[in-house]
Amino acid sequence: MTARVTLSDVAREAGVSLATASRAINGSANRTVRPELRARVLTAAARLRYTPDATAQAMARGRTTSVGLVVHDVTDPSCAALVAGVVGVADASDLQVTLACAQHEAAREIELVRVLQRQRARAVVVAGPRHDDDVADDLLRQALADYVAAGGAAVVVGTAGLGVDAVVVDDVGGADALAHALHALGYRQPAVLGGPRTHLASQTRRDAFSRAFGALGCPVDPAHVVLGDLTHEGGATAMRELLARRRPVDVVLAVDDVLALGALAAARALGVRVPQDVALTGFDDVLTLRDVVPQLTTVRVPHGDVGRCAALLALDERPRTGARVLTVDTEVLLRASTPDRSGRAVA
Amino acid sequence: MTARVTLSDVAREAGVSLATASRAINGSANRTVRPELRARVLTAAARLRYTPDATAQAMARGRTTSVGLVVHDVTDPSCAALVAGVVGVADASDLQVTLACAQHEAAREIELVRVLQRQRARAVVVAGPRHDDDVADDLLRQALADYVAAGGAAVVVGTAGLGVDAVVVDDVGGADALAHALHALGYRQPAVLGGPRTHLASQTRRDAFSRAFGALGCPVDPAHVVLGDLTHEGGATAMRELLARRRPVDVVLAVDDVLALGALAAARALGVRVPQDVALTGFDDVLTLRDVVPQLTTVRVPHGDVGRCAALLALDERPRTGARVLTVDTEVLLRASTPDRSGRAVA
DNA sequence: TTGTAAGCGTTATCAG
DNA sequence: CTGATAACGCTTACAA
Repeated sequence: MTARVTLSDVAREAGVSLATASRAINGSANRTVRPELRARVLTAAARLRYTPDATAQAMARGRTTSVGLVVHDVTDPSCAALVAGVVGVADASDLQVTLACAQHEAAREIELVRVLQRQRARAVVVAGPRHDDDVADDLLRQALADYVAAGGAAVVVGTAGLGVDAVVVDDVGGADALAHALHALGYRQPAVLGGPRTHLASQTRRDAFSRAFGALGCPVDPAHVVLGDLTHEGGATAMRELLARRRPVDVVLAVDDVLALGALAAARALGVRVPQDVALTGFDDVLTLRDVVPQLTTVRVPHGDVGRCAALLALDERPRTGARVLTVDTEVLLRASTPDRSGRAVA
Repeated sequence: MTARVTLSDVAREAGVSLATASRAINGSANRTVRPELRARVLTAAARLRYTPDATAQAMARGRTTSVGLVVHDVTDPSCAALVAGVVGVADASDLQVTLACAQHEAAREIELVRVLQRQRARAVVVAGPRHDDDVADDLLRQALADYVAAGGAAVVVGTAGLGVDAVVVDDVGGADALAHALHALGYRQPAVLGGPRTHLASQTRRDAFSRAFGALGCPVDPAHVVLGDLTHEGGATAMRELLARRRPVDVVLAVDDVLALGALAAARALGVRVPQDVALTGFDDVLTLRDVVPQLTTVRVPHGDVGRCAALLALDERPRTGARVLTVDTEVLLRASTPDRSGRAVA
């Protein structure tokens, strides 16, 4: 039944030495095996249904063919896109991806890096959303340093400064461009729906919105900024809160699409029309939202590319010169949720 | 730099034998190591920043700690949910998931099973959508048989009959229940939007819809069945095709939510109101669609549970008694896209 | 309780 | 071009 066939078996069957069998089967560096012998080995291998043992190869070669990927929650569409990106470049290089989900627990994330180090993954991509948490960061930095010291390549997505290569999204550029675009459309009274206080991308986007509008002569009233969870319900709650404050707002900028969707639902439930009564924007450009009515103005973040870049960076064998940082660009997508209001705005 | 610390180093540092170090660190079967020594070993390990080498352990123990998962496309929400389910049970058992994406290519799927066999993954879950393709099935069956013969545990999601354990979704039950529910609501003239001809789940759902309605005295006119791609655009195209046929239809059953969404968009674009002019249903209950207006009646498929069941089945060590089949139930969710029409239906 | 030593399946070094 | 044989890092009988 579980008759494990090894390379020795193949060698014996083919009447050659173990070494020759090995060379014939994987055609290593010096692919010097007489064709006739090679054929005999291959035949024997086929006859015996031989399957190379990757763990043994990894041991002998001193390196595995797997790359680790730490995320928080695959069911999040942005995360899924990133995972797909990483898997794509990995299997273009004949590498396997070991996927680990930290479920939004910083400690788990760090532990997973250690687990992947034990697995001797040749590279690790840590791609969960980053938080403003110095102690967790220190721990993660240490774990990554250990991993790199042990010979692995590590890449963090979302923030530089963790001591290893990083891929960051140009959230500032995107938020800034969005603010300018909205201003050009005639919007003058922005409000911001943000995520949790520590959530880095959320912070960045929030701040960039505010700064940009401020620079355009529309300082964002602190009462126009509402934080909440980065969920549908969080967006709804924040929107209700904002509306309850009864401030003069002509556009609501949510720091991500899911939040925006929740906000939309809440507004609708309260009889506030989007975009007639208030315009709305998201961030990320989640594909599954394309049929939302009205279509959501947003900032596209190419999460698939982020994953691909991270993987490429991680797998780049060239001698490393300090921690590299790759920035992925974003793009403003103006849609129906923010119609041109410049006619009206002549005030 | 890459100063690989091995267990021997730890042993030497602690002044004990390799065996003792091993026992102290992993507390194997007979955890018989004097506390004092154990402490010394642990201290040494910590001082040296020792990390066990999982590949070496796998070799020595003869089994890895990884489970393989073959899917087609993680960016598909249903797939992502399933992946999350598998990852969840895997890391509850301290196992790692190796994720492989076959991108809807049957050949790739088979190859990935072989790759996972080389990795010596202790279990493999094949979870891409199944197709009605005998030759591909035979190849897959063979690959799985080889894998199992080599000592692995395999589970296929979506269809039994591939020679290994399976988890199947009760599509028939769901479709049937949906048909009955719609009939009870007064719908009498159903149309069906299907996926590609070979797509198994799509076939199953389509046939079950038709059969159920037929049994209820509303045979489904073949002209009311339109096939297409299982995509948003596919749904739109199929819907346009259906509408062009100008048949008397009071409800359109799409075989999945994405398709339904495309159908909705197409209908709307043509001025056909849902649900006033025609009702619409989906299948799967994709979470990201919760804000679609009108809310979509659908059949919930708990993809996360499917993943969990598959993983549990795959990791179940108990002696196997033939190929087991687990069925996961579905649930009809009636929502706004199929209002009660029984008042009108008195004809 | 601890140590010795034999694997685990490959690769790779180094002679023939 | 081919064949012994020593690693690779760990676990686990088997001894002591």
